[in-house]
Amino acid sequence: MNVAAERKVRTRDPEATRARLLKVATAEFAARGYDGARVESIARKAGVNINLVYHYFGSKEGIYVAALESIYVLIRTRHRDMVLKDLDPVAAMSQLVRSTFRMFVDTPEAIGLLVAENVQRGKYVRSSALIAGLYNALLEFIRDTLDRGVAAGVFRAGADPVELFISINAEGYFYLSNRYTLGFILHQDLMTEERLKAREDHIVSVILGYLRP
Amino acid sequence: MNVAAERKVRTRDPEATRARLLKVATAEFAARGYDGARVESIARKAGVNINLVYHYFGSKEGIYVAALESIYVLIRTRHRDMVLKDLDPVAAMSQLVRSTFRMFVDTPEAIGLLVAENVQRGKYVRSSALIAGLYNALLEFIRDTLDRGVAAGVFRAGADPVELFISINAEGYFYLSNRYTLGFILHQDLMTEERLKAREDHIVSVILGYLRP
DNA sequence: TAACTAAGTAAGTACTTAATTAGTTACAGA
DNA sequence: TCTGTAACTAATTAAGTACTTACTTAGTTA
Repeated sequence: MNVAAERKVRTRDPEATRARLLKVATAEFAARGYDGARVESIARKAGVNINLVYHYFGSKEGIYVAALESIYVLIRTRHRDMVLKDLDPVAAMSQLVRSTFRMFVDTPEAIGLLVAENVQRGKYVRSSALIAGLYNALLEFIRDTLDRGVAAGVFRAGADPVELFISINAEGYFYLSNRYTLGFILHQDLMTEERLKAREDHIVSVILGYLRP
Repeated sequence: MNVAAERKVRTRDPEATRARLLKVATAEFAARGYDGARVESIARKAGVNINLVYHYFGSKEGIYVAALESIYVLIRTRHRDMVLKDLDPVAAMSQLVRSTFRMFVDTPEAIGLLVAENVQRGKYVRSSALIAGLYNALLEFIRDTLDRGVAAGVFRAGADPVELFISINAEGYFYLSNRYTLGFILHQDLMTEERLKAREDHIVSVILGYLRP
């Protein structure tokens, strides 16, 4: 019996086809939103017949929810990769802020899908038990780091961990999600590497500046 | 000659019809995005025939651009109403932060249209010379306030006014634009008046905390 | 190797939606 | 009180668009 890895080149490869559809769909929904996305366009870009979208995912809604879940998992996995527990509170917070910003920069589909899902008023995210619990560990980490920092006398007392979590995300998300209108009214290109570096440093200054005792 | 206010009840009132269409369209585009919005739905909600959309605005694009411009003007007008020049730097900055947040809360169409336009990659905003210059005065005000605060010894030196402008908007915008997904992963309703008040106070703390010398 | 299942395709169907056409009606100005 | 024109409507059109149907082909297994 051959296992998958030992198989010869196959003219059919359901796992690869499904994965390709999901990847293309993620980009399509992120770039155009739910209503702007075209099922036919997803199939064409994945190089398969439109019916395979229905074969693997059931409906436009089905493949959209699959894309949304996969991007949430990807986002959270990137954070879990970091080992911040060992760092001192200031360094840990600083690294969390930087990695949050860089995650948004390096994964543009993340912002696109979050935008799309909020335009849909959270209609689909609500049905995902997986996503519901995804941020509990991160919030716990922020709470712990705040406590350690207060105990060490390097952070102000009374900062709310949930508000802080929102702020850390907000500072980078808004800059990137609104780069077109913002770039236009500010008369500058926000996406050069120098500009992104400056924003990253600014966000660290804001969060750590706020947290000073 | 009668002015509008003195006119008898009219069966036809082009200005009112146009204004009603624009208002309904603003809500529709804000709620559903460009692709999600339906021209027929705009006409129906305004209580007129669909052709009047084309009569007054030429196309779906036409009424969308009109809605976008009108919301930008509305946003900026609200800020201009405030007289902040006379306040001390800390009070002026604090008021700017609060009024920015409250403007987003009180004008939900603003966030909806900004989201929509960024999903469109700024395709339509770029053609508006009106919008291009709309923020210059506000940026100048932030620059002046920062300078006054540094001179008075109440603000840190070196804060960038453009970065600060982005942060002031980001902190409230993200909270509101992502309220559905954020509310879901944080297991709380973000839109109660108490919760909004807490967020407003937090944002003031972050911005003024960051600006401390 | 025949029977069976899953992967895949071509060509639709039913419906939606932006936009147009061909008119009718109210009203301002003469 | 005409009359030209802008305001307004009903009916229609052309181009999508999600989804389905009917079928073929590759790969698996009793």
